Amino acid sequence: MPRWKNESKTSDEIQSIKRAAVIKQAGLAFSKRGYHNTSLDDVAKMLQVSKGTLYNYVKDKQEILFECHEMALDIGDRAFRFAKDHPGTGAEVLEATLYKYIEMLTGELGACGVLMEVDALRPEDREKIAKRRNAFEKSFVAMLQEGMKDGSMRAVDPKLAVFTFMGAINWMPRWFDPEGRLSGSEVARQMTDILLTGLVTAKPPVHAKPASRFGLKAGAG
Amino acid sequence: MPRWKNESKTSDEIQSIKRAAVIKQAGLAFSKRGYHNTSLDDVAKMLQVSKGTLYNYVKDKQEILFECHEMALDIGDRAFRFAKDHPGTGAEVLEATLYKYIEMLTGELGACGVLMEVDALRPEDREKIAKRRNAFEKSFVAMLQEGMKDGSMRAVDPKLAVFTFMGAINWMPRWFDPEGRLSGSEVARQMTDILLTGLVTAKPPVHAKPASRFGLKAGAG
Amino acid sequence: MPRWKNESKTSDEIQSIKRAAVIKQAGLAFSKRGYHNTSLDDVAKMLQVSKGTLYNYVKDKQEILFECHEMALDIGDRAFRFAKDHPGTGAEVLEATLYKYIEMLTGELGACGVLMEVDALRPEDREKIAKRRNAFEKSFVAMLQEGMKDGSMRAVDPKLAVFTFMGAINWMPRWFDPEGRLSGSEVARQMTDILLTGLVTAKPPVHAKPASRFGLKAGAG
Amino acid sequence: MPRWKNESKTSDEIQSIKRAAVIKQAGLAFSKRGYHNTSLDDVAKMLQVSKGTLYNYVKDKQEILFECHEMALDIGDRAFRFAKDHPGTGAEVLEATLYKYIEMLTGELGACGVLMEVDALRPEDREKIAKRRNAFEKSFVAMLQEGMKDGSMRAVDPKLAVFTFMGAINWMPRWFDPEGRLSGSEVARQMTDILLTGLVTAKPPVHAKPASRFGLKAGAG
DNA sequence: AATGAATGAGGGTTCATTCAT
DNA sequence: TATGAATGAACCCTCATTCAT
Repeated sequence: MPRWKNESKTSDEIQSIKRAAVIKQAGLAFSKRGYHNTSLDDVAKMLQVSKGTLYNYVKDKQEILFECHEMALDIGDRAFRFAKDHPGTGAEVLEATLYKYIEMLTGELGACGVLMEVDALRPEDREKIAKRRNAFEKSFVAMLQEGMKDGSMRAVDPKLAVFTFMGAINWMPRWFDPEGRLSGSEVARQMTDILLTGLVTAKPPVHAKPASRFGLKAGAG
Repeated sequence: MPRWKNESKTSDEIQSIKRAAVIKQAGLAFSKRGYHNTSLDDVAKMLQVSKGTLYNYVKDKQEILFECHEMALDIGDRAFRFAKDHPGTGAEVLEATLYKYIEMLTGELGACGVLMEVDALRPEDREKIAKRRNAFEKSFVAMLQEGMKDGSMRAVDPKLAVFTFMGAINWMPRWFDPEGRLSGSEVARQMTDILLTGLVTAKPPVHAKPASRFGLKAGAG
Repeated sequence: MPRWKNESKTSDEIQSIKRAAVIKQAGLAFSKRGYHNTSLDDVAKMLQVSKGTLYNYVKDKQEILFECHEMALDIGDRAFRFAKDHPGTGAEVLEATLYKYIEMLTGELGACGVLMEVDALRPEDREKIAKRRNAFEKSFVAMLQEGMKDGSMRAVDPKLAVFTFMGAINWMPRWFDPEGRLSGSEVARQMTDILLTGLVTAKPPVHAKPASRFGLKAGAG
Repeated sequence: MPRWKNESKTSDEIQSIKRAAVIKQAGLAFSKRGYHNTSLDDVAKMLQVSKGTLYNYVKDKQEILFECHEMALDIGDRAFRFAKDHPGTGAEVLEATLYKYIEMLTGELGACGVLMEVDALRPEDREKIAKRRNAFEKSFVAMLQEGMKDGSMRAVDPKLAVFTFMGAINWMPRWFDPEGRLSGSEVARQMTDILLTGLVTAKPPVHAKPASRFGLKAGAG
């Protein structure tokens, strides 16, 4: 007998609860140890279930990976929706989005949500994910551009900036520990701070200190 | 007949050139597609060589991975040495290091140099790499702390900041294209800018400032 | 569906029955054709099972080899225990042991039990096996010496004698046929006879028979 | 440059000298460590020659094995010829043959001469070797029968006896050390003693000694 | 639904063999 | 003839997937 959390639901609900549990647990492991370093046996063991059982809920391992990506992107979408509800300057919106995104990723639902493994996806899935991911990144780019237009952010290569953000975020599962020194919210706050402060005009970051020798000046991006 | 680049060298030199070619090509593939998504057959095909041939130059796939990690860390060391030769405030030194590191990673030698796959290493190798990587990150942390002490940087959680840097950098191989719109140096300059500007105190961010010694021109982003 | 002998047992019992079957079948093949001439595909085919299935029961091919050695040595131990229960002169004890050992090796359990392949063992296993085998041979040597001391055996180089015994026995799997002309017990009886008769005193070995032309003097061992 | 022993010979002679060296060295290694545990690289290294060079002298590894078997059987033939030149009772002739055979096998030429690996031979070679080996064993059997007929040996199953001899002899390469405590001749003498003393009459094998508990009666073979 | 056994494709590795120099 | 690099077949092993119970 497996050790799912039993709750009284219709069988369809149970089905999808279990399916979600599989995907979440797998995603957690995938993000921490990598897709290929995680066997379905590992996942099954974590769920105290036999490997065969997993196949009652998912078609195959690639589907799990696909769903994980979708989940991560769903979280992204939620972050964007959240931002839309809290309008402001481009910088403010971007900040809100990034913060929310990171916070959710560190939260219970999401800790498992970030994946770097794209090549293992089925080609058709890969395309879908790529499309969404591109859209996701484009939305960030648009926010940056908005910020530059409304003067709340200085000019930088927006694509490069987004790649930088994504990299920093994608790396999180490898070091973030929910039980660790910093809570998810704090991580979200500080990472947002680190990533955005340099780009936001409004706050003349610090007193008038001469620019570094490397010509790294705000607005010089 | 394989298609190695032929150059007239002593046989020992040729050996090590070929070995390096194997490692570099493999590393490139590993960083772009992932260690487990790259079979040695793939690598062999890229080198227009049969799979067995690879074994003339490396012991096994894990050794290749190990060497790739070492190469990446060597590059890190070189960045640190470079920084040591160019003293300044904490912020300046950190900036120099980051810039150099990223630039080298995008350069011919290093494009393949960033890897996230640690779990597939042999345990003893994993330990070595972990040790070096920790030292590497600690050096960054130390630079940050130095900067905070000397007032050239504002207070942030230094560990978190370094994780942020590392993530941004580790993600590069997935999007950086040596033939692309931005050269390695430009990427280095802009990423350094994005990552550090927010942390450096005292930039009246902008005015026109003369180019830094690193060819990094203000406003050129 | 595989063709294991089905018997109604608990699943754990079945597991270990199957494991034993794998080891026995493999051991049989190993002793008859050699370890390296027997692929796991061969073994699987004999068991009418696919190769992968074997890995449900054993860790790898080396483990099989190891278990085969252990089995053979276990048989040796049982022979020694048997002998201990039937005391007598050194010669009698040795005779009992050899007889029992050979008989068991030819029996159902043991036919597969004699192996010469030691180099293919994992180093740590090799050491274990070597230790046991040495102890095993030393016990034989001790029996011989006991016999010489109590006068029931004539003096020969005991080590050489034991090597001779071991060689004769180790060669058995190459020619012994359970369905053949001689039963295992008969083989045991006759080999023991051939090997020991010459060493047992009681037969005033030579009388005045002149030493052989080759300097081979009775009793001169 | 290889390190063959150079001697001034015609090129054909040199060829066959080198060929013999290859076979002998390989045979030595094969007997000690086993055919499959010995790579041609190993053999080449022992001869201080590159692997490719071996192929100037032999067609392939299987041919080497074949030649080793032939060599061992040649030695057997020489032992038989030697025996023919020294007539006597069946027991005496057998003793002479065994002694000579063992002695030669331990000698420089022959230490490598005993091989148990038959399955790795090419089928056609295997047949040839099997034929010769059978003839060889039959000659031994004939000697035994001769001895029984002329009363110089007691009755035992002659096939079984020969298998016993062969096993004891085939095992030698695994323990015999030319530099060891016992010389080849001594080993030959003592093994012959151990193996034959019990079979030679002259020693009224039995007296009224009660049969052992195991039904092992002298002369009952 | 859950299980555990069985399967087979995929990939790493070794090594006998070939071949250009 | 000698070499050392290259090759490819063979084999071990893992693991996602299937299936009978």
